[in-house]
Amino acid sequence: MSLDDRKLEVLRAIVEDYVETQEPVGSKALVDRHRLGVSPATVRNDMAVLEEEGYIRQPHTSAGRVPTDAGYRLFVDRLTKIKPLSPAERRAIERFMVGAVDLDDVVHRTVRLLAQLTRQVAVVQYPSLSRSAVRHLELVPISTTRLMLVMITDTGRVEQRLVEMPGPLADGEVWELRLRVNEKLAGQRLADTPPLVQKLVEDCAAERRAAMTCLASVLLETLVERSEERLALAGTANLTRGGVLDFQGTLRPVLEALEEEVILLKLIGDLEPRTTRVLIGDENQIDNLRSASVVSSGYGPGTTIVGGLGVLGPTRMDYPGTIATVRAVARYVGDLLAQN
Amino acid sequence: MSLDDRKLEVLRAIVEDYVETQEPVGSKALVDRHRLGVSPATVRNDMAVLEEEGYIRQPHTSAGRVPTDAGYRLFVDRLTKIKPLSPAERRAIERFMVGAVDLDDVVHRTVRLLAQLTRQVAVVQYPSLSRSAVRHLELVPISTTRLMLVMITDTGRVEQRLVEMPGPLADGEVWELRLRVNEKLAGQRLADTPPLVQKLVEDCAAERRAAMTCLASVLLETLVERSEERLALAGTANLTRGGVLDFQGTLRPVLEALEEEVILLKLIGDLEPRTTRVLIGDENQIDNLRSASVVSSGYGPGTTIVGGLGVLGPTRMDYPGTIATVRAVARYVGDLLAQN
DNA sequence: GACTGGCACTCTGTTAACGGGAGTGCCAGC
DNA sequence: GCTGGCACTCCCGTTAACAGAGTGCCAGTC
Repeated sequence: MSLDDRKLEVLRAIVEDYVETQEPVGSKALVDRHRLGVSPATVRNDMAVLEEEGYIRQPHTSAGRVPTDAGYRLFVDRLTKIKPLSPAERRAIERFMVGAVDLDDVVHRTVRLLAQLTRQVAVVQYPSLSRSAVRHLELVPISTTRLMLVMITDTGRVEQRLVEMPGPLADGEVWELRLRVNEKLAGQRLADTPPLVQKLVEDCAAERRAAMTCLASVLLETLVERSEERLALAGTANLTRGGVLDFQGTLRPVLEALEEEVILLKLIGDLEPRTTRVLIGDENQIDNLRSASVVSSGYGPGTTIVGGLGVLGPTRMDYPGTIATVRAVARYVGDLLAQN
Repeated sequence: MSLDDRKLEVLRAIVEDYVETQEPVGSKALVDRHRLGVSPATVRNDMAVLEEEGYIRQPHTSAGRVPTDAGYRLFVDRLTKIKPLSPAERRAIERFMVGAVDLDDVVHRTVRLLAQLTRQVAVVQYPSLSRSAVRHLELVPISTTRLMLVMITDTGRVEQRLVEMPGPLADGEVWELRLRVNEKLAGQRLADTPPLVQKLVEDCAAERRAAMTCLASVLLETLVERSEERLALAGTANLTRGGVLDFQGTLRPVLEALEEEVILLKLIGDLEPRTTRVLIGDENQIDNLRSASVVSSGYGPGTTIVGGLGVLGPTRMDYPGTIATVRAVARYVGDLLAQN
């Protein structure tokens, strides 16, 4: 049986009321608050159907109805018009972000901004290295056998790494290495570098071969493996709004999940350009986050994506508002990055 | 009236039992669990005195006793023998920290280690810039009017900052600036740099004056103002152990406080060398953290301090164990830093 | 003088009973 | 297809009773 317009309207009303009041909503209250034009009894019939189809459920017999994950899904997919941001919100974004001095600063401001506007937990991924290009590599001698490798990318990220050399290096040698490495790698996308690094070693004069090999292995590690991704997090205190009710009694699993970078990356990673993704409840595939939803979006200059950002909150969240905010912030950050 | 040995023994027993069970402890239970050699009635008399002196209190008439902040204070100051770390813990530290590749890595590992060992929230401050010395400054051209300033310190920190130049720079000029800046500042403690930077501008040839002024102002900002301090945090999920009881009903104020860098810095800042500081309850002066205690310690190579680290938990915490762990980790990290 | 056993008292936390309230499902009628 | 009415269910807050734990005090003992 397909759902007619009124039933959808009833579902929307239930979601909206439940999000607002956090209490199961009954047929009477529904007709009082929304102009549905029918009686409670009729609404009850509709509710029975909606329940049968799995969009809403009753916490217990003779309680009001609560949306299920499927209900929210339907709501988000078919019943939501994107709420334009209020001028106040637009201004808040401007005011918050203006004057950011570097990437770190941008990321931190963004994550706080998101947390504040949505009143949820916010996550921002630093521009992904694999999607960046090398701008410059610097080698700084720390001792006779140690170098600090500093990599600057076109997205503004700066990664450093200590390199232990096989033997002492003369000043000129560091210089030479620095030159060669930059020659070969500067301007290249990080994803394309591994073969180039390989080549670098092969083309190297024999007397510097050992040092270069060493440097190359650290380069590869830095470029592709460890710390590929960095994250910023803010607004965990927002989890406590609305009591602990939202997360089936305890915040613990949620807080635990938030400490795992891998999990967070999974939540806000793999995004498509120019879309905002919504994962509702179970959809996020993470046990600890059964009763959480994630709204995320990729950001980057133009239509490319260099990283993801998003917010996490109870499934019972204001989807239209949150989606609008996340999208707006993602755009704003993208534009900011484009300017550099 | 001064407290005789047995009364102190009673206080110790109360603290230990309460920390373990999280329930008010009564006279009967006390004599059962500890060999005090006297009857419950006698213990009750002692308790009455301890209560009068403000070291313990009753949640309600006819409930057991609970230590007050003052009670914990006395316990920590006079009744605690530092518990040596178990071999298992020593091994855990080794295993956890071995293979750290750079400062970021060290800090992250440390904070997770601390959280795991103490089962509390852990905070680690990056080596403070003001206590570090400049090792090297690098200027990387980003566009004709933009430079990326990268500063590497002797504690391994790398700070970057974008510099907007007043006008286009020739290649040679960047080189020149880089040279001069390093000449003057490399090897200097950051705290001593402001007058040197000033000098740098004054000594500068007229045609480079504008550029140098610009660079200098960013340098000063980077060196002394913004982002002077960085922090890592872990283990917030541990706040939920022991129910929400520990923090008078809600985690919210605690989570809020943990998001404020300034607050955290206050908690683990200003430490004396080679000591472990304990702030109990109110002592931390922060409203949101009334019922939290902080155990912190400075770390650094040798007896110098370059940063602080510590853990935060309910006043009802295992002080001897926590103190021992924090101290051991601080030493370990200090030694690690000394090696570089 | 310090310690102890005994005893009356207080307070908590749990359980059970109860009634009001909210909400439902169903049915007969419009 | 919608509606009003009605019986039923379940929750939640209140109240009462009660067992348990712990106390303070007092009189007695070493």
